[in-house]
Amino acid sequence: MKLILPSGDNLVVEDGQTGYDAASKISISLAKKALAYRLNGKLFDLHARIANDGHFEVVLESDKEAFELLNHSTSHLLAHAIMRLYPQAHIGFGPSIDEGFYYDIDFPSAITDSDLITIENEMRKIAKENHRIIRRDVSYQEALKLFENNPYKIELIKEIGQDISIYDQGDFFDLCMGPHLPNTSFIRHFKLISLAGAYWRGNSDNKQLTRIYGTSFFKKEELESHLLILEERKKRDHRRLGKELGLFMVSEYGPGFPFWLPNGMILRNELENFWYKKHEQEGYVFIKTPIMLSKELWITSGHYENYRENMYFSQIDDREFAIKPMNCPGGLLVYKYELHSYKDLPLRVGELGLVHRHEASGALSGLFRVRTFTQDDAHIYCREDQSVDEVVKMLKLFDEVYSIFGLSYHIELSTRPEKKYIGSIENWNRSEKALAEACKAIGRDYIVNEGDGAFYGPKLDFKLKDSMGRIWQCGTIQFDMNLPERFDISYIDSRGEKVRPIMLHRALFGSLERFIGILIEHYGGAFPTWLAPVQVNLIPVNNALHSAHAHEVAVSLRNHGIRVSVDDSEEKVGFRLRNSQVKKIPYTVVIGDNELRDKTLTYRLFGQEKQVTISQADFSRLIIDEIESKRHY
RNA sequence: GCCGACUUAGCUCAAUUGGCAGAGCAACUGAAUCGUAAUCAGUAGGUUGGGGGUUCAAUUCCUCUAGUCGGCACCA
Repeated sequence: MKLILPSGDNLVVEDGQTGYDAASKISISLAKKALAYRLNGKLFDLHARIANDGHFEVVLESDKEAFELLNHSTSHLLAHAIMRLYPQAHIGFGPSIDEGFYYDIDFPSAITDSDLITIENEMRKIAKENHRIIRRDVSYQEALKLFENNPYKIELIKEIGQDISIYDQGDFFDLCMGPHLPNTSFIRHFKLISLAGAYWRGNSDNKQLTRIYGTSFFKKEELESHLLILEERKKRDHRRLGKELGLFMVSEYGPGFPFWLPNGMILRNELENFWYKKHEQEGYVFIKTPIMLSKELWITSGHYENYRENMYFSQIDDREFAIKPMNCPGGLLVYKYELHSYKDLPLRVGELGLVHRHEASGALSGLFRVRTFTQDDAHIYCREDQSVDEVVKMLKLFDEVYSIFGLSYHIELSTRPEKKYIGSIENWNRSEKALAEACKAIGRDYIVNEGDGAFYGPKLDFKLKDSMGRIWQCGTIQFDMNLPERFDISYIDSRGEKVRPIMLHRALFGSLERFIGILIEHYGGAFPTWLAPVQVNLIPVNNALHSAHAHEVAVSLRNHGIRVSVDDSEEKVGFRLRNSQVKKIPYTVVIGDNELRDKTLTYRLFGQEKQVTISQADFSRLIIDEIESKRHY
C-alpha cells in the first residue's frame, strides 16, 4: 500500500499491515502514542489493517477526534465494570457525547449515586489491567448467539440484519461500530457524573433504562478543570442568581408560573422598551389581543385538534373558552377586522403576548421552561413574492439584536412533522424552500431538523446556549400558508381581486422569560448598565456628614433617568462596598469630604479596583452615554 | 408524564447505628462613625414541605402527597 503522510512524504506498507505498523515505520514513539489512524479522512482502529492506498495520518491525544475516541472507549469501560458488578444487567446504548459519554443500562434493581463510586473504582481496576481493545467481525447468526441474553442488543442486531462488528476487551465484549482506543490503559482520568432515566431508543413507549453520564480526559488537569467549569456554571445558574439578585421567585402554589420581583421587572421593562423601539424602527405596528378566547376560534385555527393537551380551558356562562397558548388566532382576527390593500403589504404586526401552555411537570425548569410566558410575537402578512425578502429582513434584525447582547446562536430549519400537521404537502414544500432560500440569500448556515416544524408550517429556529451548555430555542421564524386559508384572510390586489396573503410568524427573544434566563446566565448577573436594576450605588463615607449630600446627588442622577440607590446603612465603607459588588451594581460611588468640597464623584466599576474621580456633571453624562451606546436605539 | 435524588431558621448547610434540632450569613438591639470586598457584642428565629403509619421515642424507618433538581420524553 502506498500512503501519503501529512508531511507529503510517501510511506509503503505491506499487505496486512496495520496503522500501528505504519506508525512504527515513522517512529516507535509515535506508534506508542498513537490512538487510531485516519485513512483518506476516515477513522480506523490503530490495529486495523490498512486496506488501501491514500492519505494516512496518525491520531494523537491532541487531535479533535481523540476526545470522542477516549469517551466512547470509556463508555465501554463503564459497561465492562457494570457487567462485572451486576452480571444480571443488560447494557443498551453507550455513545460519546459533546462533553463525555453515557451508557444506558437495564439494571435488575435501581442503583443510586453511591453505587457510582463503586462502579468508578471497578473501572479504574479494569483500565489498569491493560486490556487490548480488539475489533472482531462476526456473522449475523454468531452475533445473535453472543448476545442471546441481552434483548436490547438482539433488537439492534436484528435491525441491522447482517454481519456485524464487536469489540473485545478482556472478558467483556460489546456490539459496536467503533473505532476505539487500542488499549484500556489509555483511560485514566474520568468521572461518573450523574444518573438519569432514559427511554430505550428515545421512545416513551419503551422501557426506561438507567443512564449513567460520565466524562473522560487524557490529562488529569483537563479533568479537574472540566469539573471546575461544571462548578462555575452552577454559580451562573439563573435560578440561583434570580434569587440572589431579587429578580424573580417561584412558589409551590404555582409550579411553572414565575413571579417577577422589582429588580426583575426593571430588566423586563427595559427589554420590552428595547423591543418596541427596535421594531418600530423596522416598520412594525403593535397590538394586544385577549388572553382568553372562545373555543370555536381554536377549532378553526387547528389548535384544538393539534395542541389541546397543552391548553387550559375555562368557561364563561355556558360558553367554553380557551386560554391562548399562542397569539396567532387573535392576531388573525385583528387582520380580518378591516380590508387590506396590496399597497399595505407587507403588514408587520407585533404583540408582546402572554400565553399559557400546560407543560409536563417534569419539563419545568426555572425561567427556561414555564407554563406562562410572554412571547415577543409578530405576524407579517405579505404577498408570496415578498416573503423571502421579509425573512431576510428578520434574519438581519435577529442577528443585530443577538449581537447587541453578545449572544452566539445557530439556526435550525425545522420541516414538516410526520403526523400532526395541517395544509397540503405542496404548500409545505414551498414554504420550506422559501425559508432555505432566505438563509442562502445572505449566506447564513443552518442545520436541517427533520420533522420538527410547527403543525401549521416549517420554521427557522434560533438556538442559544445556557451556562450549562444546554441549548434552548429562543427566536423562531415560521412560514405559514395554512392559517391564512383556515381564517380565509385576503387582501385586494391591483386588479381589485381578493388574494390570500402569506403569513409569517416570528419571535426574536422567543419568550421574555427564557431570554431573560439566558441573559442572566450570559452576563453572570452582572448586567450591562442599561439593563442593570440599580445602575449607581452611592456610599457616604460618614453618614452624619455625607448622607444628605449623597441623597442630593441621587436625586440629580434620577432626574437624568439613572437608577440610583444610596447605601447609608450603619456599616463600614468596606462592608457596604462589598455588598455593592455582591449585588453586581455597575457603578459604586463613595462620597466623602473631598467629593462634597469639590462637587466631584469617585466611582469604581463592577469587578474593577480602579477608582476614578470626575465632576458630577461628567459622571451623569458618562452613564447616559454608556446606556445609549450599548442599547442601540 | 417517566426514572432517580432532594426538601431542616429568610438564605447556605450540619445533626453517630432512631435518643434534648445546630452553625455561618441575613434580620433585630446596642456599641463603634469608619475613604474602597465582611467591626464587635447580644437577641430572636423551627409543628424538620404536607398527610398517615411503625416505635417508649422519628429530621432519621415505611407509605401517600406536593414541590424542586439531574436526565428522558415533550417543547419557546
